[in-house]
Amino acid sequence: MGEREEEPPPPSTTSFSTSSSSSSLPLKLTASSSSSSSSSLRPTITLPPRTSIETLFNGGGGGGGGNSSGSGLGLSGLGFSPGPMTLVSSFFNDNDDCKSFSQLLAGAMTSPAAQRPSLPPPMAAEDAGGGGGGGKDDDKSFSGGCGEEEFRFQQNRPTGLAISPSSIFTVPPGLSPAGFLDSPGQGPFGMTHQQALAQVTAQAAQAHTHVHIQADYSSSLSAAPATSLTQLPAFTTNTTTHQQVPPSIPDSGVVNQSSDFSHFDQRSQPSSFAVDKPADDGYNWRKYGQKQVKGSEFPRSYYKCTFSGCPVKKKVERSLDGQVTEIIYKGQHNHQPPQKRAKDTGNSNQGNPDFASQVQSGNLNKLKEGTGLYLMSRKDQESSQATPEHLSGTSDSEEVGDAETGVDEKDEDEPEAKRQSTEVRVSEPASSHRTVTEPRIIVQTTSEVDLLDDGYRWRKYGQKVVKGNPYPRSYYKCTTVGCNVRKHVERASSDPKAVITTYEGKHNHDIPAAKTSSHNTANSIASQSKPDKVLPEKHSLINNMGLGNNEQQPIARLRLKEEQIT
DNA sequence: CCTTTTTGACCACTC
DNA sequence: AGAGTGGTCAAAAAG
Repeated sequence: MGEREEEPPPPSTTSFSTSSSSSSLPLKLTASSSSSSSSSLRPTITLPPRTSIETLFNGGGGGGGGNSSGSGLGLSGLGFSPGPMTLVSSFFNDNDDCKSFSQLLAGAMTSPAAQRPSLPPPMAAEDAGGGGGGGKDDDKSFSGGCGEEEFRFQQNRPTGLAISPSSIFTVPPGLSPAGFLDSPGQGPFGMTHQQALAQVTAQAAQAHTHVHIQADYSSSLSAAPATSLTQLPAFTTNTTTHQQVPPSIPDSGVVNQSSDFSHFDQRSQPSSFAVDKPADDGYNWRKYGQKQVKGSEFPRSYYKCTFSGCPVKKKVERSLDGQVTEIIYKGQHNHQPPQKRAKDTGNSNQGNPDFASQVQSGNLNKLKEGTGLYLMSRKDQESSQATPEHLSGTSDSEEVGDAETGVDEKDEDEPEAKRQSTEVRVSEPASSHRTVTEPRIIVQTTSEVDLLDDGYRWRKYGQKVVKGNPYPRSYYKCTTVGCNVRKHVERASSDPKAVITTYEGKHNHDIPAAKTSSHNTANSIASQSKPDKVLPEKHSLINNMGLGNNEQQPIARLRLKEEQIT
């Protein structure tokens, strides 16, 4: 066991992000499907490194429950409103930069601005199906319905109060950003990408919060059954704001963060996480194995749902410091999440479940109100919580419906095969350790021009009309000698205003001083500015020009990864 | 004493 | 067929 390994293969990811200047809590949800299991598609949610979370939420403790540790994150509002650069940096540093979903939420909640009406319908409960209970315990994620889905939640950085509403979805390699946006079809989370995007952006805009969500899911997103929630562990009693214990993120909700988030002093933040135990996702888990997995730097722990007869399992990878780097849910819960006691959540009653449900439902508001932030990334089951899915637009998760109704609406629609195969993965990349290779799509409010201006110099070398998209994609190369970074810029077919920028490779140089520009800069910077952190892979940025008109408003970033497994 | 975690070993699958 | 890897089992240990 024990060997560490290298970074996981870089899945391509697309992220949608909208960022507004003002706030910035970036949460990342990534749903990615990893190739690991063969036929299954796996949406994954990646949580950003704990670091951020931890720092943000130092708090209370934890929880503990059962097998998994519950970690709730409460985000108290910190207020910080990063400038564009900040946002960017935070965003793009995958690990560091990206804030966890919970963090983002927290930020949103805390920040006044954040308090806004709940997410748009799509995000809302409808999709979610009612969230069920949220996960509580260990994991951040909830497994949802399909057999194997993985949801990853990455939490990157907690930011302060101010959240820039940007959500990043990372789309697995299989998905093209364009498709993501364009396709009317549903995304892994059950809602269409557009819907998801719209929701996210809308929320972000309204809330001014910055949510960064990364979701990875396999290409066949549609099938992604499970949903997962991740919550940030919150626990601290103290605090300030409202902290609630989130349902739980896989282990750690805690995240260490490192970086960034500039302004945000994580330490100051109230919440704390349990390191060892997986985040509380509302379910009780029993650990039955641990192993060092090749290809992963960190040991993987295997958990089973303790509910009798429940086939759900989850795999949690943690870094040495206890941060959860990845959570994978497999199977669907055939029961609702056990009620949890306040202690877990930190606050009251319901703790996580509510959180999860809220999140799923898209009621960020509630979350805010309630307390702190939660990250939800649940995948499987329960989903109810499946927030991520909804966000991402994928759907599939049976679990989502399960939580409350026990039945997954979407499941019916989708082929079982997919469902079963799907796994939800929630992961938090260790901030420092991992580099993100996934392409991101960020939805921004900036103009297309701005997109192009990300601080680097680009030379257009091609243009192509992509199937399904009336608008051509343009191809650019970084003009810096020796730098092989390329980016593709396209408009979403569905929304001409939305621009998807996909970055490939990472810059081996700094941003040319001359160029720094406003809005976009931030975005691009985020993705690219930190070469170190930035994975060599592809990053996609989607800018939604419509949102902000030139103003960059923080929006949530959703990051979805899709991996297709065949 | 019960529950949960740890950990080495075993089994299955893939290349 | 063998090696490598992932997943699970189950005894032992810990709480």
